[in-house]
Amino acid sequence: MPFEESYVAQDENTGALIFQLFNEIGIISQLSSTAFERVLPHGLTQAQFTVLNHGARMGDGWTPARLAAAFQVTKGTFTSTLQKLETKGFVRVEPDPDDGRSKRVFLTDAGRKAREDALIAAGPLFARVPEAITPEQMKALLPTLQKLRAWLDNNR
Amino acid sequence: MPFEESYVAQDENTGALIFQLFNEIGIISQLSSTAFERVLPHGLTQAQFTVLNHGARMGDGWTPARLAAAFQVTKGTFTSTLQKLETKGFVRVEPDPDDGRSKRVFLTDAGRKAREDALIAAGPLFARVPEAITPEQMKALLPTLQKLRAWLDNNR
DNA sequence: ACTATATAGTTTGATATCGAACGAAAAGGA
DNA sequence: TCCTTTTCGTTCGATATCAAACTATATAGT
Repeated sequence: MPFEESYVAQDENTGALIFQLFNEIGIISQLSSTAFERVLPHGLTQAQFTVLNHGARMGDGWTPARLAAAFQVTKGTFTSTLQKLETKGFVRVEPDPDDGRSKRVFLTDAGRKAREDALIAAGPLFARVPEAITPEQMKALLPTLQKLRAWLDNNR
Repeated sequence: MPFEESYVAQDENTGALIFQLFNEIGIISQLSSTAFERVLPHGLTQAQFTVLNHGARMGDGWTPARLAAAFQVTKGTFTSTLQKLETKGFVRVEPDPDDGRSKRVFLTDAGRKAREDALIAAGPLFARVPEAITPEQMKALLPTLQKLRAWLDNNR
């Protein structure tokens, strides 16, 4: 062999592996969000639920801009999501007293209740997931997925 | 502790784990397909590329119905995707001689070339993925993801 | 203090997708 | 053979999302 090939851009095999990996992830994403959305009450979409869930878990009063970034959607998309939630009476959006450009998003009591209803409705679905993979496998998966997510997020 | 709690429907913790898992997967799916679509040539969408790639790897002559099922999209969605590809001259769609309801999808030479162009264009992106996770980690991830995917697919 | 640049949120137009309804063709049952 | 049910592909209306343009406000540089 005339010269070192260690610096070849990529293993033929690795390319296929990457492909397969993102393909599986894409399909799981699609199937799981469809299944989840199907059981959600109050006509909630997954995007809307995510806002309620974030507010309940991380506290409310965040700006739309920060939330849009956290959920990986454009500001325009989030404006729309927020308007839907406001129409349903699940969030309240107030001007930020400290910054004339910003607003602040708060959950209403109805919003908190809607989130709880959603969790209850999703119970039977969630209860069945361990048929597919064990909690141990989930725990094993997470760190690698998080690293991949973080890298994609930093490099977009 | 008054009585055995082993039969509680689900560990409090497991619910959170499931949530986190699908959340990571959803975000990875979104970020990766956005990144991939950005580099695709010929105005190809990811959906369109997937059709070309399937044809090149698995052979062509499949019916739209089977392809739609394989890609997890509705028949209506796939009709649209196919029309885009036909307009670009990347596929040819012919009536099935054996079944009057069906059609058959074939790649054109231009379609095969477009797929190769896409692979070349995606090279630099793919080459960087190992910065995030090693091929070994990818191989470790795949079986579990495949099992999860298969279960979701069978239970929708 | 002025100007230029950056950021927040909205609006608009385009697009990918879905679910449901449809007509045509095939398969199955009586 | 006739009737019913399934399958195939298309169409239609609705929706979630994006990118880009826009206004208003804030920040930074000179």
